[in-house]
Formats: sequence, structure tokens, C-alpha cells
Amino acid sequence: MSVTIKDVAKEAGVSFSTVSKALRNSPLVTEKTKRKILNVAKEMGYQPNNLARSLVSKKMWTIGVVWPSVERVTLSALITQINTKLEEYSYTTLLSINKVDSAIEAFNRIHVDAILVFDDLEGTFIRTAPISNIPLLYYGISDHQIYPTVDANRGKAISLAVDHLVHLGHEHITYIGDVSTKDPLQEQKVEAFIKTMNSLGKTVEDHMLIRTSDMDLYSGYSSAKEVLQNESRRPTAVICGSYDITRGLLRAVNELHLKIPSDISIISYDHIPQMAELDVPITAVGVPLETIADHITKQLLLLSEKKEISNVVSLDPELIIRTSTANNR
Amino acid sequence: MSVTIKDVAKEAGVSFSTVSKALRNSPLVTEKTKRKILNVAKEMGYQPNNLARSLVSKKMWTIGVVWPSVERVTLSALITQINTKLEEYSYTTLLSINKVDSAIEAFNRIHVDAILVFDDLEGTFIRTAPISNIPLLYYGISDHQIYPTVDANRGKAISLAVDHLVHLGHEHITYIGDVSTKDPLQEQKVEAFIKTMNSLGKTVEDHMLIRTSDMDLYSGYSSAKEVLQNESRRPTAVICGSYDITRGLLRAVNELHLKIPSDISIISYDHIPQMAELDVPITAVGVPLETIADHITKQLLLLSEKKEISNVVSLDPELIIRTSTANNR
DNA sequence: CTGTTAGCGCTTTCAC
DNA sequence: GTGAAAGCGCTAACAG
Repeated sequence: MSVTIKDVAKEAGVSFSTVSKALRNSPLVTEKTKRKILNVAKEMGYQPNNLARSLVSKKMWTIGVVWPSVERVTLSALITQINTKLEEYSYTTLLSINKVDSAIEAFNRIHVDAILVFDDLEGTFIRTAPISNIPLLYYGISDHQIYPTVDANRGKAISLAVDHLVHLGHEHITYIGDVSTKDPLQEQKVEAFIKTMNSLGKTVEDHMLIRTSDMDLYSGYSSAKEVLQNESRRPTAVICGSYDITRGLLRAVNELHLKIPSDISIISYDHIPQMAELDVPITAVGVPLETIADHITKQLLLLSEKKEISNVVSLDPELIIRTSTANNR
Repeated sequence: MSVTIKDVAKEAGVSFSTVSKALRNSPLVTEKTKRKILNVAKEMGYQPNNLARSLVSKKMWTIGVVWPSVERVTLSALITQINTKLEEYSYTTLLSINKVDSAIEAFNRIHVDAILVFDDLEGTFIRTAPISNIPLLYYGISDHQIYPTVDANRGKAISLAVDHLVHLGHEHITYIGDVSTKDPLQEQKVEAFIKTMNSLGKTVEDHMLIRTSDMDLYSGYSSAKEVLQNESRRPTAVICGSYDITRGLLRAVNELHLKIPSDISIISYDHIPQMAELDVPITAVGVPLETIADHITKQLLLLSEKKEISNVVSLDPELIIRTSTANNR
């Protein structure tokens, strides 16, 4: 089998606990013996066994991420960032694409230090709390009171957007997004849209609230086309519920040879770098991806150290004005 | 701390080694005591500690998947399938989105039983073999001679496609795909296209080989539009290099009000279920996703058991005729 | 400074 | 059938 600490000890002519110390770079060992042991270890091709180490030290240096829905651009970008940041603190990130419960179970079995859950909310929202001896952090569901959660304030973001457009003099503003009651995350946005419009003295008529079947490009495209083709009722400004919907809208705008922002202003939810790289740099609202990643990482680090953390962190969105919004003529 | 086998033993009034046996469903324990122990364990919320278990049994019941490029629909579908299949054999699948080397390192640290590598081939193809005490399985790069590899025979798939179209009487066949020399996987397809065309007495002119910037929908769409708009030179049949490119092509076809298959025949690489669910069910070539998943799973299972496996498995593609291909009028 | 001694939580002989 | 004992590879007191 593979070479252990004892083999190294025998070869180096010391006790195995000295080897352990030397490998841990403990100050309780002379530089000389330390060097010798390190040499022998390398020569023998010694590889530390993390399982054994963790068994006693209770530390795996590993974070588990529950990621049941492998799609969605925004999420993969987020995870990539978190992964990178955690690496700097010498943590490894491991993902599971299993259902939330069984993923958490798996991570419990291998004793990761903390678990980040991107819940896909499949089915109900009232659910039994998963059993986990390991600290959990949720992203995106502040309804959960049970576990610490990092969340973006979606409502506030949409308010910001409405505000911006109204101040630019827009009267006819349409929201395109997933207006189903299924997903509370999307609901927040819709509610905020209606509320802010009303509070600014604007009535939201049916045709100003467009429901897409989901959040992807295609439904964005077809919904947008419908909205824009009806010239008599064409809005002067559109708020899109996500990056992908915005891409769909842009396609429709292109096909109809409309000019942004002179014919139509566009503002999108999702504050991600890609927003600036579209045909027209799009004004956006939302919490910057990096801010989210930062907070999540920080919380995970605290949890891994078994420190208590505040239960819900709701991140403040920002408005980034690019060239897709202008005064209403 | 979390509840251990000893806690359960005390509570159930048996020795802890009996508990161990009961949990492992050993025949050395009476059904009755077994049931009792299982109940107590559940009530106490016992979670087995895989680290401790592996320390003695040398088995983690975990497969690591190296997945450096988190995008690509085909891959996520594949991984989902593999995950499900492995679950049936009571293995847990864990993913890492780190670079190949550091992902393999991480999996070595937590002692998974086998590692599946979806190499992103970033940079060179000549690279040093990663150090790993754990058996590796590669997917998609038969150039690698060092490690066992499961691969789809892409060239043969494209040959099948060309053959099919030629036998339907098509003269002007165009291939749309990623024709860069960067990715040997794509290169295989292009080569096979040219070779098969030639062997059937057709010359491949420049305009019959369309290079997209990558494999996604957008580049597929714009490339396709270019090809189709030039009426004098419009092909009677198109072979698409991937599912996403096909989606792009379909969009272009739609916009130009062409009919499939009367105006144009379409055949696509990638044998996945989605192919049948497009606007027009698309004739496709490739290895069925499930076949790939099956083989990979089988190989991983063997590797986990430390069994030797054949070095390269090249899976045979199939032609599935749907309604997108017809005789050339 | 170095070695000895206990375990971490579990599986697996081997007695009873 | 069940329990006692040893040990997986390692860390962390504790003595010397």
C-alpha cells in the first residue's frame, strides 16, 4: 500500500510522532531533523492521508456546494468565483448535483467543513429542514429562517430600475420576466415593480407586465417580439428580469430595427460583467456578482471555523448606468 | 458533536461492534436486533462517518468528476446521467470545477475511489501525466494513451451522416461546425467530412465547410444565415457539428421561411433526446447519450474495484433518421 | 527537543 | 449471535 508516517519514521530513525510534527512544520522539532525527515518523506514518495488527519483534527479543508440545477449562467459564474476565493484560503470546493437532501447527506458523510446550498426550490417551499451536523449556508431564499442565508435584495433592485426610468421621463414602462407565483425569487421582482410604479403614480396595466414561461433566451425573445410588434402600444422602456431575457429582447429589437436607447430604453436585472459586452452596453440593477461571491465566501469561512454568523444577509443592489437608457423624447 | 456508532450501541443496549455489523447489514446479526439497532440509529439521527470507515476499509464510495468547463449542455446532461447510474451502485458523485491538476489533487486528498476527467484541453495536448494514486478515466481524448479513455467515434458519425445524405441524392452538402485546429475533437469531424465526401466522389469546396467561432447557438445562427442567404449557392443539405449549432441553423431557416426537409435537409451531430423535440425532429448521428453514460459508469465501477480495464473504448455512433432529411428533388 | 500514549469512528478478526 | 480487541493513519497531550 502507500507509504505512511510510520514507514518514514522507521526509515529516518525517529519516532512517528516526530515525523508528524515535522510534516506539520511544528516548532517543536529541530531544523536539522525536520529537514532530514522531509527529505526521507519525499524520497519515499510519502503522501499524507487526509482522511486520517481529518478524523482526529476535525478539519477537511473542503467546502461542499449543493447545486441541483446545473444550468443557469449566472450561477456557474458565481460558483467559479467562490471556488477561486476559497482556494486562496486553502479550501477545496466540491460540488454535488444531487437533490438537496441527498447532497447534504453525502457531504455529511465525507465531513466537509461547511455546505453552501443553491436550492432549486423544486416543489414546495415548506419543507422539513435537512439533517446536517455541518453548518449550512443558503443562497437566495430569505424565507428560510432556519439557516443562515445570503440573499440579494431583488425588490430593491427593481425599484431602483423603475425609479431611474421614471426620472428619465418614461411613462410607458413594461416589465418582462417570469411572473409565475411558483418562484418567490421572481415574485419579489414583480411585486416591487408594481409597488414602485404605483408609488410614483403610474398604473401597471396588464400589457405592461409580460410573463415569460421561464428565464431563458427563447422565451425572452418571443415575449419581447410580441410586446414590440404592437406599435400603438409599444413601451418606451423595458425592464428585463434577467440577463437571458435581455438577450432575447435585444434579438427582437434588432429584428425590428429599433434603436437603443432612442426608440426604446432597456434596463436589466443581474449585475454581471457580460451586461456590458452585449451589442449595446446595458444599464443594469442588481448586486455585483463579486459582492455576492465575497459575502458568501466570508460566511462560509466563518462557518467552517464554527463561528456564529448573522442569520440573513441581504445584499444591497446597485444601479449601473450604461448606454441603454436615455431620456424619453 | 455528532452521534457515533458507540452512542447508538449504548442506547440500543448492545456492543458497538454489533451496531457496526447491523449497519453493514451483516448476516451475523439477528433480524430482530438488526431492526432495533436500525431504528435507534435513525431516531438518534446517526450519520455514518465515511472518513473513519474508509480509513479501515479503503473504500470511500465516492467518484470524483473533473469538470473544468462548467458550460455545455451535452456535458451536463451526461454528468447527470452518470450521477444517477452511480447512485444505483451506492456511489456518490462529487464534482470539481478546478483545473485538471488541482482537481485531481483534491480528489486524491479525499481518497475517492476513481476519477473521471472531462478534460478541457486548455492549452496544449502534450502534457505531463497528472500524479494520482487513484485510477483515472478520461472522456473524449483518445490521443491520451496513458490513461483509460472512453471516446465517441466522431469521425464515423460524420461519415454516417454524409453517407445518408449522398444516398438521398444530395450533391451540395455543407458542414457547419467548429473548424479550428485547436480542438482535436472537432477536427475529427471535419476530417471525416472531407474524407467521406471525397471517397464518394464529391469535392469539398471552401464554401461547403463553414467555420463557426465556437459551438454555441449564436455562432451557429449567424453562420447558418450567411450560408442560406446566398440563394445561388444554397446547399440542399447541411450537417451541423453540434446540437447548439443546429438550434442556430433552425432559427435561420425559420427566418428565411425555408421548409424542412423539402427546401433543405438537416442532419446533426449529437445523439441526444432533445434532438427530437426541436421544431422539426432532427435526424442525428452520434453515440446515444445513454450508451456513453453506461460505458463510463461501467468503467468507473471497474476502476473503483481496482480491476484492470481496456485502455481505450471507442463507442460506435448510430444514425437516427427523423423527419429533417429527405430525398433531393 | 523527542518519544510514548491515547484516542478520532469505524471494520474486522477472533473468542465466547 | 454477540462482544472484546486490534488497528487503519494520523494528531495531540503528556512525559522524559
